[in-house]
Amino acid sequence: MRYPASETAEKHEKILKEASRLFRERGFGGAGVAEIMKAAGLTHGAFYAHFPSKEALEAEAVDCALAQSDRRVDALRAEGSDPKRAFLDSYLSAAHRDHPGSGCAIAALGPEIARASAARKPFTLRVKHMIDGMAGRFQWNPKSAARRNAIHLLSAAVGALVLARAVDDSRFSDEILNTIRDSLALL
Amino acid sequence: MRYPASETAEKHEKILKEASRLFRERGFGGAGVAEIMKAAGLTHGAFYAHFPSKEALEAEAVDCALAQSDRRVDALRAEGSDPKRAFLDSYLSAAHRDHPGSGCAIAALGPEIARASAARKPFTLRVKHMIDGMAGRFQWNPKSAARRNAIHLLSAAVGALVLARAVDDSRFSDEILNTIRDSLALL
DNA sequence: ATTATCTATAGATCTATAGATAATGC
DNA sequence: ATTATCTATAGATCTATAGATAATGC
Repeated sequence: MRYPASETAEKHEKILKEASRLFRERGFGGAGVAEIMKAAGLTHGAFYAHFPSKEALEAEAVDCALAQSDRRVDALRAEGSDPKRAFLDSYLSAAHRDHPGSGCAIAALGPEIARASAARKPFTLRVKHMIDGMAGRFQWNPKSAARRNAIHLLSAAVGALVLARAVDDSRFSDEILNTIRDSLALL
Repeated sequence: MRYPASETAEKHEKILKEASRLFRERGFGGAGVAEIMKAAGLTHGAFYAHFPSKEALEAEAVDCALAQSDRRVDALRAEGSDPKRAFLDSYLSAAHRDHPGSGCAIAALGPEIARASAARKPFTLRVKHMIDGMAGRFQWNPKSAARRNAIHLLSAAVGALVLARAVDDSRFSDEILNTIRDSLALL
């Protein structure tokens, strides 16, 4: 049955949001089309009216998740006096570690994105934009090191989150997060 | 048919090596039991005489890959005058980025290991041992910062490799590797 | 007698499509 | 008339098991 265009757009967004969450929680392979559509309140057959393939959904879901991360980094500037510190406190928190579904797609899906051809292009654009944003908005000393340090900050934060999640020892996991948070605050 | 015990052990090792390579290249879900056994020169039915389940193989394959990484870090000490620099040059090389199958399992499988329960325990032990090894064998200034800096070095190196592989722009990918290599050499 | 191997297949799951249906928009 | 939706299923793939086979090791 044909639905109003506004409802169709809303459903498209809903599918995208649920996919973005489920992919980050379980990986691309761990979340099937049927399960994503069920989470969005639809049957799996309807999926192909919204997306040409699962691979296309993966690419859009990664783009959607990173766009949200990008907006968050932007929002930090308005909040406090030290946006870099605010980013580190949030990114390297136990809450972020324990809730990958609403967190950073780089740390949740990085290696899988390297293998998933369709998601690599939007991923690259978003990561570039995120590094530019960090270099421009965070406080760096000296200023000439802004870009270099932004790349360093993002790499170390991503690596620490990946390690903290994979490790099966909560004290060791906390140590990793706290160490990197304090270390990167000095950049 | 029953084979000599030595041959059985060799085949077990061969399955493990091929699994370790294929998992790092394609992820746990991307490499099936049949394909792994074919790469080892056996039929897939024979798999269950060597391993109780695919999940058990995943755990052993991760352990095997990280044991090799650990041995490599150990070997750096004997080689040159600056083992930390040697590690960075090797870990953050284009060759490592372009050949995940023989490279670091943390960067290739990190997020998937966080979801794969069986692989988390051996992973944790190996990562702890690797950090201890780096803290003890690399040159740190001051020495009191050894452990903190070892965690920092590993996190940033893993994150940079994940980013460099996922990004769809070879110049940007090279920039990430080179930036982190130079930045971490100063730790 | 034991057991690593092979062939064959059960059972589950996953992507994608086919065909029918029904409500909107022209 | 168009199209988003649903039910049903095709076709592929994947893990795991069953049963037969044949060579070692006691």
